[in-house]
Amino acid sequence: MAKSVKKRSRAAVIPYHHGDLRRALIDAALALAAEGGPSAVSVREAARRAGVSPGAPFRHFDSREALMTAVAEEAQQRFRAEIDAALAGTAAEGPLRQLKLLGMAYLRWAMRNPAHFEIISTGRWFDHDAAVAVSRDNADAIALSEQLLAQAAASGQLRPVDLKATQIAGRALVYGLARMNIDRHFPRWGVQPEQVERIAEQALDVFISGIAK
Amino acid sequence: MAKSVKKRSRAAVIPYHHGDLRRALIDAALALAAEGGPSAVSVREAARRAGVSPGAPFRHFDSREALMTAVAEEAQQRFRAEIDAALAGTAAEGPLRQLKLLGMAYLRWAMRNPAHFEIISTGRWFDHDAAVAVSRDNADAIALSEQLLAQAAASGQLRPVDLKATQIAGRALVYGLARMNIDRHFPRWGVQPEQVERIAEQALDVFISGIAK
DNA sequence: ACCTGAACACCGTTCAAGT
DNA sequence: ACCTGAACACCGTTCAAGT
Repeated sequence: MAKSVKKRSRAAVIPYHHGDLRRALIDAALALAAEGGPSAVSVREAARRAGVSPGAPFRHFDSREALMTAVAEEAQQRFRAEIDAALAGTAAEGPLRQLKLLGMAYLRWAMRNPAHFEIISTGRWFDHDAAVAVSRDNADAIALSEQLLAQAAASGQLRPVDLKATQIAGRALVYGLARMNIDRHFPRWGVQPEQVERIAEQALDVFISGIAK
Repeated sequence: MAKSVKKRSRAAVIPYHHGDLRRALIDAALALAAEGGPSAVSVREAARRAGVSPGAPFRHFDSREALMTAVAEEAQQRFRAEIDAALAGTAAEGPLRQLKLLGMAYLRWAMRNPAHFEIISTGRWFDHDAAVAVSRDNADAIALSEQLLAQAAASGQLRPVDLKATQIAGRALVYGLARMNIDRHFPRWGVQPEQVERIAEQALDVFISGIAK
């Protein structure tokens, strides 16, 4: 056996250099978050799962916050992919229908990935200024909802509403629904886990019908 | 000098028994939360501020979670007092007006006490089952919004909407606005701190106008 | 270049001993 | 009864030393 390798259970060979420790730490952190929420992510436990010593992660991330920032970037990429896929080729269906599809894709991913959604939404968990992709996607989403609302208004599909307040209200609605799920409010409202996505969609319908002419 | 007292700065006399350590710890925890958010609350720092040793709090609270539960009960009491005051004597103004007053009182307190609001809303910060007053107030608030909505429907003030979905949408809207504030979303939406309460009220108006006939 | 392992300053929590 | 102070098992982070 070469000097530079160690034995492990089931004879797996672990070289001194991990190979892609950065990637392994991000994956471990994503798994820890999914299992116990964002606060369950610890640098030491991620290191343990990657099979390295407690100090090793700091060669790749300056701090726990830097690891969380990388996790947020990864989660944001998955979130955006789902939303882009849901909107692809729907331009002809009209702005109000697209707003509903946007809201539904947002809610669907948030409901199925609560811990990852919490990380990218909360801002306390990572350094927002360092997470360029998260900020960019956020700005894109804001611009998109603004355009769709403006299109709906221009084509006479809306009741007379304040567009800015309507845009904020729409975002507050979907973010509130996603947060109620994360913060375990739905049982108190008599909504069972398997009904959450359906009731959220109905709530979105109530809102869109309310602003539509 | 008596044996049972110690000297401190400015000659304050600190007896061996604190007097009301439980109260002092809750106040310290509320202050820590207000300064740095719920995660900034530590048992050791609360003990330090109360002038006692690290182990002393555990005579009054079984765990950090038990301290947070007491903090949540205190915050909930203040929150409820503000809402009750806002609704006192408004029955004659009609259910939709009362819903708006309820929403505005909720938002006003949440916006001005973000960390305390976060503690009572998040559920991860304390033991919900042990916080009887929080659960009771929550159930009361849910029942109240349900009654007001039912009254509005019965007196023909609503467009044909699904009452349950409307109730959830209304709560998601106000909770989402409160959360956007806590999670620092408003700057991204071009809303400055001093505009937050006004835009939140406008968003509430958009929603209520949308469900009203 | 990358990782180990010991160290340090925190934190929650326990417990014998003091008042 | 209530509090101290030392202890233990964690965690984030650093750094000399190893490969």
